[in-house]
Parts: sequence; C-alpha cells; structure tokens
Amino acid sequence: MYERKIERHYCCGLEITTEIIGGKWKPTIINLIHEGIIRPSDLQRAMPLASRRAINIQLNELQEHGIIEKKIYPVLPPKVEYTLTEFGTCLLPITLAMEEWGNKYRERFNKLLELKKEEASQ
Amino acid sequence: MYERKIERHYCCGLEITTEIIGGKWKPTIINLIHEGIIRPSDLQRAMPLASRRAINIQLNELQEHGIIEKKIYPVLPPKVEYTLTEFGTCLLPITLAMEEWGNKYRERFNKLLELKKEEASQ
DNA sequence: ATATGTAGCGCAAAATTATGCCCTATTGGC
DNA sequence: GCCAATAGGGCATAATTTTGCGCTACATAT
Repeated sequence: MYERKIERHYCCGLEITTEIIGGKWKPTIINLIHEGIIRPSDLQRAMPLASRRAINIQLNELQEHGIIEKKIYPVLPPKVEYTLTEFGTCLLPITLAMEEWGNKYRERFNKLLELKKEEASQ
Repeated sequence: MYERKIERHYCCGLEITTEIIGGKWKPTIINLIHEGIIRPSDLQRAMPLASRRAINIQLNELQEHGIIEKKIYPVLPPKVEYTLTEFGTCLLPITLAMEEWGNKYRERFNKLLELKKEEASQ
C-alpha cells in the first residue's frame, strides 16, 4: 500500500467525492456493475484498456469505501460477484451524469482535439 | 507542456468528462466561478491549499476545453476575470452534485477513516 | 527606496497513480 | 501432460499530475 506523504484535507464535499470516485476506472466500474456486469472477469472484458491489476486495485478501494460489496462463492474455479451497496447506489446519479455529459458533447470535444492537432502541426 | 506517451482513448463518455474535470482542483474552480469568485487572486484565496501555479495550470486547461472564458482588462495592475461559458455551465449539475454528495456523506466517510486508523495502530 | 498586490510562465523535483510481469491454486478440456 | 479460465497479490517501474522556487512587470502605498 502506498502511504501518502501529504495528508489529505476533506474540507469541502468535493474532496471526499473525488477521493472515492477519483480513480481512473472507478466511475466506469460503478456504472458497469449497475448494468449487471458484476464478475471480475466480465469487468475485465468490458474494460479491455484497463489492466487486470488496475481493476483489482480499484475494486478493493471501492469496497473499502463501502461503495461495493463482494460475494465470494466457495466453488472451484473461484466465483466472485460485486454489487453496489445502497451507499454506492447514491453515486449513480453522478457517474451516470458524467457518462451522459461526455457522450452529449463528444463531437464538440473531438473538434477541439482536431483543432489542436492542426495547430501543433503548423 | 507534458506530452502523453500513451494516447488516450475517448470511447465512452466518462473518458471525455474526466479528461475535462479530472484535474485536482477543476471541479472546485468551476463551482467557485459559479459562486462569483472570478478573479485569479480571489480563487487563490478561496483555495489556500492549492498553489498559485496549480490553479493557473487548471485555469488554462479549463479555458482550452472551452469551459471558462478569460477577460483581460488592459489596466495596471493587471485585472483578469474568468466566467463559465454556456458549455461550462452544463457541467454544474455534475460538479454541484459532487460537492453535495460529499457533504451529505461526510460523517460516514470520517467514521470509516477513524476505523482505518484504529486498525492501522493495532 | 522598499514592500505589496496584480497576473502568469519555465523548469525541475516530488508526489501520486497506474501498469506489467510473475506467482499461487484448482477444474475441465484436448 | 499442458493450456485456458477462474480470482487475486507482490514488487518494481513507468506514466502522469501537482508542486515549489524563481523570474517578469508595473502601479500604488509606506
């Protein structure tokens, strides 16, 4: 475990929220679990750009923060399922809104990117 | 400017949204500008934990992404004001919800932190 | 003369986050 | 016997983000 050198301050709400959903893949994981993709291997297939390791770490942190719950089935090969807690469910309005907002403004964003590329090439 | 070594993929909306509001101080800046704190020096006073440098960088990025607009008054000493664009205003439901969520669950979060500390000390 | 307030960039270092590789363990299929 | 799939941890490294220090420039106040 990495131990912070600079202590975090949780003065405003935003600092708490970003502590919890700030990880690169966390909002995605929350949304996917909400969609019913609840087994680690399925999550990995749903996020091919994230490494297995990265996903495991994010899952552990989400669990520590009480956002998701882990059910281990005592079978072989191992079977694990994650579900949103009622606390985690409260986050959905935010994570889903983030997903929506990004999709809504994708074109605008892409145009901006192209503009930048042109500038860079000149 | 830092140049990415690994190209970002903007497949899902979340990746676009986090690219834009992912910076440590960006959601805070957006909310503060919305509250009327629009001059760089006032923003710095409102975020004493953020360095001047950090705030400047985040402001530049927000501007590049079309979230805020910069008005430079040709006076001395210099005067600058930032305002949300109509595009940036669309982000408020998200950033304000994040602030609200964190405040709502602050106690729960703090209890979790204390629990962790106890565990760590044993 | 000197300090303060305004705004902001360059550069290097520090802090943090994310990844890649290798390891364990067991069942079932070929 | 060997490979794939299941789940996940340890460790070192790479990538990225954030900070700190120093610098510019001018006007006003002390």
